[in-house]
Amino acid sequence: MTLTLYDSAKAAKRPFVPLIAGEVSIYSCGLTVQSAPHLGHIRKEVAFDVLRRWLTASGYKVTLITNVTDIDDKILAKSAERGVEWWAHAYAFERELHAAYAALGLEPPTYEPRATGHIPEQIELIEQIIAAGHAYVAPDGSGDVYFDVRTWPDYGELSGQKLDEMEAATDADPRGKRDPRDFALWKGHKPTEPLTASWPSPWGRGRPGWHLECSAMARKYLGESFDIHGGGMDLKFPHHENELAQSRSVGQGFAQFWLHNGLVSMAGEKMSKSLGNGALVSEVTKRWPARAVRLYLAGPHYRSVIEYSESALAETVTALARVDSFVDRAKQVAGDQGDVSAGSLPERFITALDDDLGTPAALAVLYDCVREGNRALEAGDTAAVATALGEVEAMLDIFGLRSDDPVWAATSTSDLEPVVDGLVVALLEQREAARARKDYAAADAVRDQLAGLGLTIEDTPQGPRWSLGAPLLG
RNA sequence: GGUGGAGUGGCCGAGAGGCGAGGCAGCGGCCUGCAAAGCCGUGAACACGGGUUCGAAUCCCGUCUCCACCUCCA
Repeated sequence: MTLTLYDSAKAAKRPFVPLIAGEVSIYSCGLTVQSAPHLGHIRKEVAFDVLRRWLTASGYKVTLITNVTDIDDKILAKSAERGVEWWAHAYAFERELHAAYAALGLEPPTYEPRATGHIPEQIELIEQIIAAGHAYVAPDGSGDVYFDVRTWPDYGELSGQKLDEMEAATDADPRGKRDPRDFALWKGHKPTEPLTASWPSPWGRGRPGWHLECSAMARKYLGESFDIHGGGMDLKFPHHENELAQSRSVGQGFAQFWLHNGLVSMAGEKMSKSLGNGALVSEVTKRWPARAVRLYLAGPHYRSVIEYSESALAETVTALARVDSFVDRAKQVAGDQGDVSAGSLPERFITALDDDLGTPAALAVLYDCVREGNRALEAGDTAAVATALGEVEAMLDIFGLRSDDPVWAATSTSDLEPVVDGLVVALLEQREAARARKDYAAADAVRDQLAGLGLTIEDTPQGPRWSLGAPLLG
């Protein structure tokens, strides 16, 4: 099989061939921990989690680096507003980010380096860029160091921007820049900022620029050249453009593929912290089952925009319930399949994901397989049920959506479940007795009572089943 | 002004010259004591105007609308 990925630097799909056979190195720009993560942030993590699972299932050893930017202008500003130390502010939201990972069943990155933990690496890189003649110390005594875009003819190669066509930064403070488009590699310490937010350097105390962190950390953990660089579409310019310029300017090959995920919008506008309209992961997962949220984010193709809507989320809940219902019933007749191997993935599913991670087409295969399995259930074809179950479970596994995955344990019912099950079963036995003597009024009373508690009762050839019905909306 | 992307059936959401993805909802049926679930069947769209072609949602030209980026936002 050949995986094809859309390289947004080339604006084309091309076959993915890793630099080292059997291994894939990915750097995916993480968050600036200045506030709580919303669906837009976590969508990127979900997309790369699915990519990582797919690469792993395809036989690759995957290294995924996602940085945490724990020092920047906004963190300093917001922490000052709240009257807390900047690092306390950053740590708090880093924890929220990790909580969001856990809530959505995301495997943590291989390494998750913090910007402040890599000051020496960043200083070293700046020194190299200066030595290569592509950066300069600002002459204004600020202690700032800027990348000199005029010395880098390839500047704009990633985003297709031409230096001269760019909107001139009208109200930007030119400070000591040679060109308004020059960007900071190092920011000299300002008296208004806490001294703890600065580190000694050859250019005086200061802190690293945003773009530089990623270049330095990618090099440390993945080397001078690596396979995939990812991030949100909004980071393509200037962030990724600048990273590329920095790293290439010291002779690195840097990323072979650039993958940019689409954004999540809300009311037709990009979901963002600054607009304050974010649907926080912590809030959304209170209203909706976390697995459904994950499916909602993983279902559309990773490069398309998702317009956030609660009704679409509700549809996802229903769709997932149909899949789960099949898996439950199939297990009753075919037994638990135990570990499912990637070997039981349908060919069409593989083809779909190999085509630039085509999750929509892959999901269509999943739903088809569920229908086939349901048909087999009706026909009483246990062997076919077992086959479909194995395939469905294997596919769910790639999406990180297996209902029996321990990562969902925290959000599923507690150890009270056996107790509840015992009580409900006792009531259902009474209902069965009533039905047997055709006392349907009594039977329906039991069902209504349970429905009032949010339980759904279904009569199947194997006897009644109960499940905790849609706990949402109403 | 520049760069990139989008407009698809009631809704969500793929596809990218012919063979009607899929999901949710609807309708008809089977099953059921009634339901629920499930299955079977069903409808149906490609922003607008031209053009190319035997054939266009898909290619070309034009128009309109929307989004993102060009400010340290995934």
